[in-house]
Amino acid sequence: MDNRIRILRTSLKLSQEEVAKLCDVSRQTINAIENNKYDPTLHLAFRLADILGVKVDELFIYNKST
Amino acid sequence: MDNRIRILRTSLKLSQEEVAKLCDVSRQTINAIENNKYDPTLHLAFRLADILGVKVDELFIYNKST
DNA sequence: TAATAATGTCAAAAACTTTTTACATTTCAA
DNA sequence: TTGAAATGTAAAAAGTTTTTGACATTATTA
Repeated sequence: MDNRIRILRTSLKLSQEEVAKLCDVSRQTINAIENNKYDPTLHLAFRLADILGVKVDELFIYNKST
Repeated sequence: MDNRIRILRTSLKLSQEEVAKLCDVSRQTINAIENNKYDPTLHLAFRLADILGVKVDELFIYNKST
């Protein structure tokens, strides 16, 4: 599962820490998800998409095979 | 987080068990998510949406407040 | 009605996500 | 080039999702 967090986040000039606060999760969580270390819960995915101004389906790129 | 799993699933004439098999999770997991017992992981949300023929953003209704 | 399929639910364990604390490395502006 | 901010990473603990097995209830259909 790929994602477009970094590109959207940086184009909004937000740090991982700022996004973390807006999502009410830790900075490490944002870092891990951005770097594809594990899948977030759906709830967090929605919060992230909301903050980054896109739909969940636009933020995460699902790969049917994995 | 509300969802439209049941209505889509039944309109496809699929049982919870059949959907579970297609998603490669247990029947109890499908039942719990359908009945809003807890949020799925994003990966499962994508598998479900895919099987039910909709986008994640169409399958789950995010409520900014919760 | 009786049998069968489908759904709801529970508890314990397994698996996974997230937090916390801490430190290393990279980036960027002064 | 130095200092500060941002990012990467790790390990243990906490929290949440998912599995498994089991049984009860509700729906469906013969």
